[in-house]
Amino acid sequence: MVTIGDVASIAKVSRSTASYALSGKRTVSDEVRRRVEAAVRELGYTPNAGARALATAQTRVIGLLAQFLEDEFAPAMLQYMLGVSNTACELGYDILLATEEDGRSALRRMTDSRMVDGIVLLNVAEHDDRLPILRDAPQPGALVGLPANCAGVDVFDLDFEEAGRLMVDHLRRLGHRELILVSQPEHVVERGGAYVWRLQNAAVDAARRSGVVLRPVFAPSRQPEVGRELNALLDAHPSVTGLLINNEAAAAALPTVLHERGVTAPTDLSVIGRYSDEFARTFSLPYSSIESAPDRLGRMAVRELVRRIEGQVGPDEPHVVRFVSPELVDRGSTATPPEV
Amino acid sequence: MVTIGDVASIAKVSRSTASYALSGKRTVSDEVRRRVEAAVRELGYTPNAGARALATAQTRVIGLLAQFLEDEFAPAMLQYMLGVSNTACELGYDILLATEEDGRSALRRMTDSRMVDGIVLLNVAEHDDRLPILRDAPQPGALVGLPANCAGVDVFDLDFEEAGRLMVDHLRRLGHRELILVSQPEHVVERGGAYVWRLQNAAVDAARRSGVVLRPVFAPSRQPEVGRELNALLDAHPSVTGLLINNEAAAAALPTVLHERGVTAPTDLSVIGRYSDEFARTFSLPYSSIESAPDRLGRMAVRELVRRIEGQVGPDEPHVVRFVSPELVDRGSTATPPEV
DNA sequence: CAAAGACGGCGAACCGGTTCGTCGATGTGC
DNA sequence: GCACATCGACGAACCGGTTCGCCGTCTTTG
Repeated sequence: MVTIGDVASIAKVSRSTASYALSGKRTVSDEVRRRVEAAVRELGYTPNAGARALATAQTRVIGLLAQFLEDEFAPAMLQYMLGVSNTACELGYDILLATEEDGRSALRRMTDSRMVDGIVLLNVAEHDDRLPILRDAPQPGALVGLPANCAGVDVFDLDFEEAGRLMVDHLRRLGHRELILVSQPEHVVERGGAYVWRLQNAAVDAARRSGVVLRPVFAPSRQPEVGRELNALLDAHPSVTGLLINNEAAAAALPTVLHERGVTAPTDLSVIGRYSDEFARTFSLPYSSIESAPDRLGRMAVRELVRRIEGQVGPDEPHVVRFVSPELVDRGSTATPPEV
Repeated sequence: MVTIGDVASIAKVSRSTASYALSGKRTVSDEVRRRVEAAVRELGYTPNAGARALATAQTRVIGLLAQFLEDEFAPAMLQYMLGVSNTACELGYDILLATEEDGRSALRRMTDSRMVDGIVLLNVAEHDDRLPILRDAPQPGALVGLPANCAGVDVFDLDFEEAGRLMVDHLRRLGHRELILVSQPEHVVERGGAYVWRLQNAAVDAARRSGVVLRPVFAPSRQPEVGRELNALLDAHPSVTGLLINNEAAAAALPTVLHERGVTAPTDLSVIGRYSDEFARTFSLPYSSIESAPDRLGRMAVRELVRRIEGQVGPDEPHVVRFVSPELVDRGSTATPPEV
C-alpha cells in the first residue's frame, strides 16, 4: 500500500508538505508541487478513505435507504435510486446502499458508525419509523416522500393533490361526467402511503366541485388479480367514460384488459395514468400520464443534502419542503367521450 | 461523538482493555466485561467505521458495480442487485453502489482508496474493460457473467448453452419441427454480451443434430419496435410452431402481439422464454420459461466473495467458475404442435 | 539598516480504533 | 518456600491521513 509518506519521501518533502501540496490549503512553491505531483503519478498514490475520514470527519459517502416492500412496484423504486446515485456521483459522493427489511437498524448502523455524511430515505411513509432515528443522528437527511412531521429534514415529493386535480379537470374539460380512479391497494395506505390519499382526496374534491361523478377504488398491485379487478370495474360501470390510474400494476395490465374487451383509447374510453416517462417506455404504455419524476426527485434530494453537508446552508436555516408540480405528458389517450 | 476512550473511562479500565472486552480477542474478567458492556449501553457507543478500517485494514463493505446500459432491461438488473445487497447484509457487509457510466473509474476509486474489501461486477461482458483493473486490485472480485478470461476472479453465470439445448429439446420432444429463436439486439452481442451467442449457438447445434429447423433472429429491445418485429416474423414464417424468447422486451410484448393476431398459446403456438420468475410475475407473463435466477447468482457471488475476503479460502487456491443449471418453469405454454 | 511581514517548509499532535509487549498479582508444582 | 506458569490489565505504538504552531529565509518598509 502506497501512503502519503511514500509520496513525501520520493518528492523529498515532509508528509505535511505533501498533504498541503495536494489539498492546496496552504501555499506551496511551484517546484515542490511539481515534485509531489510527479511522485503521486509515479507511485499511483490514492489517499486511504478510512484514514481521511478519520482525520477530516467526512466520508464523502451518502447513505441510501430503499425498501422493496411487498405490493410496491420494484421497477419504479429503481428510478428513484438511479436519480440519487447518479447525482451523488456527479457531486463527488459515493452511495452506501441498504435494501434490507429493517430500515431502522440499517440507518442506525450507518449514522452511528459515521460511515456516511448524510442520508437519503426513499419511499417515506406518513409515520415513518426511520424518521426519529434520522432526527437524532448528527448527519443531515433528505426524504423522498412526505411524512406527517417534516422537522429536521429536507423533504421532496410530487404534489399529489395537484396531480389529482389535474387528472380530473383535464377529463372534465373534455366533457367527461363519470370517472373511475384506480388507486393502490388499501394496505399501501394503511402502511402509511399517504400519497394515495392525497391524490384521491384532491380528485374527489375537484370532481364534487365540478359535478363530476368520481368512483375511487383500491385495486390490487399484482397480476393477475388487478386485471380481473379492472374487468369487474368496467363491467359494473358501463357509463364510465374515463379512467384515472394511480397504480403502476394496473397501468401495466390495462392494455391487455382493454384489448380483450375490444375497447380502444381514447375512442371508447379516456385514460390518464400517474407514472414516470421511463416507466411508460419500459412497459410501452400508450396512455397520457402525470409524470411522477422519480429521477428528478432523487436528484433534488441529493442536491439539497450535499448543500447541507458542505455547510452551504447553515444548521439553523429552516429545512426545505418542496413539491414538484405534476405535468401531464400527452400520449393521446384522452378525448371527448363517445356519444351515448 | 462517543469513543472507546469514553467507554473505558466510564468502565474504569484502559482503552485497550475496553477493546479486548468488546472483541473477545483476549480473555477479560467477567467483572470488567460487565462494566464495559454497561458503559457501552449507557453511552450508546458504536465504533467509528473509519478508525476501525484504518486499524484493521478491513471495511466490511463490498463494492457493487452495476451499469444500466441503453437497450438492456433495467428491471432485470435490479434483481441481481437485490440478490447481492440482501446477501451482503446477511453476512454483515454493507454495499457501496456505483451505477455510473464509467465503471472503470468507479472501480478504481473504490479499490485504490480501500473503501471496500471486495468487488462484485454485474453484467460482465466478454472483454470487459473493468476486468484488468479488478485483477490489479488487492481486493478479491466476483463476477456475474462470463468473460473470455476468468483468471483471478470468481465467476458465476447461468449455463446458457444448456439453456439453449433445453429449450430446443423440450419442443422437439413435443413434436415441433420449426422454431424461431428471438435473441437480444445484435449490438448487445457486439458490446460483448456473449451470453446471447452462447444460448443461440447451443440451440442451433441442438436443432441441427435433431433435424429441427431453427431460425435465430436478433430483435429490438424497445417497444414498439419489438412488437412490430414479432408480428413480421410470424407473418413471414406461418409454418413455425414454437417460439423461443431470449429477450426480455420481446417476452413482455408477446401477450399483446399474440392477442392481436388471435393466436393463443399453447394451442396455436408453443412459447418458452428465458427470464426470472420475479420478472414473469411482475409482467404477468404466462409462458413457461428457463429461470435465469438473478437473485441466486447474486447470492452465490457474494457468498464466495466473502469467503475469499475472510480468508476461508487461501489466496493460492484456484478461483471458481460456476454455472447455474437452467430449470424449466412450466407455465403451460407448450404442447404438441397443431395438426397442419 | 533594522524591524516587520510574507512565504515556504517542517515537526508534532490528533482523529479513534486495534494489537503487541510487558508486568504485577495470583495460583501451581516440586 | 521458591521457581514458574497463568491470568488480567495496562501503556505505547501503529494504521494513514490532516492541521496547527513554529521557525528560518527572503522581501518589504519606515
